[in-house]
Amino acid sequence: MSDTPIRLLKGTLDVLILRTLGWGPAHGYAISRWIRQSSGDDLQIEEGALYPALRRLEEKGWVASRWETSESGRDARVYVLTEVGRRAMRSEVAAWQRYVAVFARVLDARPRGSIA
Amino acid sequence: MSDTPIRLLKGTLDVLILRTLGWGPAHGYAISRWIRQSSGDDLQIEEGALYPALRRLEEKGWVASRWETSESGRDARVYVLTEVGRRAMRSEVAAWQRYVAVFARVLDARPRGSIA
DNA sequence: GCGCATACATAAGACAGTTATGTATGACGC
DNA sequence: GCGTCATACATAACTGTCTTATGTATGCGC
Repeated sequence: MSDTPIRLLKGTLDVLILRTLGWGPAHGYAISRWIRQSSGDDLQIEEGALYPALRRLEEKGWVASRWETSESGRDARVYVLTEVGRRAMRSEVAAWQRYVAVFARVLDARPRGSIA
Repeated sequence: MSDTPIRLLKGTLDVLILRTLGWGPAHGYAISRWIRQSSGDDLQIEEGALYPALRRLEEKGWVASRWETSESGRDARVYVLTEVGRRAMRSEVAAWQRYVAVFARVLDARPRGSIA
């Protein structure tokens, strides 16, 4: 879709991960792939952002992880949303939508007269 | 509108300032007040974020500033959008809207089958 | 065997917020 | 005149989350 990859705004990655894990357990690489694909290749999640983010979410108790070996014999750390995490996902998505709405208010507002 | 003030996402303040200055020259305090009011009191711009941001924008050549004394006798540094700044405003607003759209794609995407 | 996609991890650095603090003046009530 | 509030600017210290760079290792196809 895009020419230059979009840079993530700081603080916006967690909600993407939570939403992704809301569809079911996944390992890091699969989360990254899903975000990239579902964004139409506009968002590329760097590993340096992804893995620390997953750690943070685990420390908060929003996700849990376990090592698993796939049928093909590859090891991967699989993440699952906890119950708390599922609630957090809903509230984080709502918070994002509020943020977008507030921004729209400011960007669409028209002053009567001068600002200053 | 809200109980707890919304925390600004890093990297999102500049476009608010640019959009505000797009309505005409204003000093820092007035910019802050306009953003707060037009957001319905949801966004409170901290001085510690505002003034460094205005410096950055000036260094980029997107705004210019001059000291002025109002009729009431108060000094204030008044900022104006440059021509480059006006183009930047449009492109930054568009970039924000693209970001919102990309996010919506990910948040609304539904997998067929499992992610992993 | 080689290259590529897969899979994880972490260190160093940048950047832009928050928090706290400081200065100073005008307006208003008492 | 004095206290208090809104106005107006500024900066230092801190924090968190991203980018960039680097490293390890394995499965699969050719």
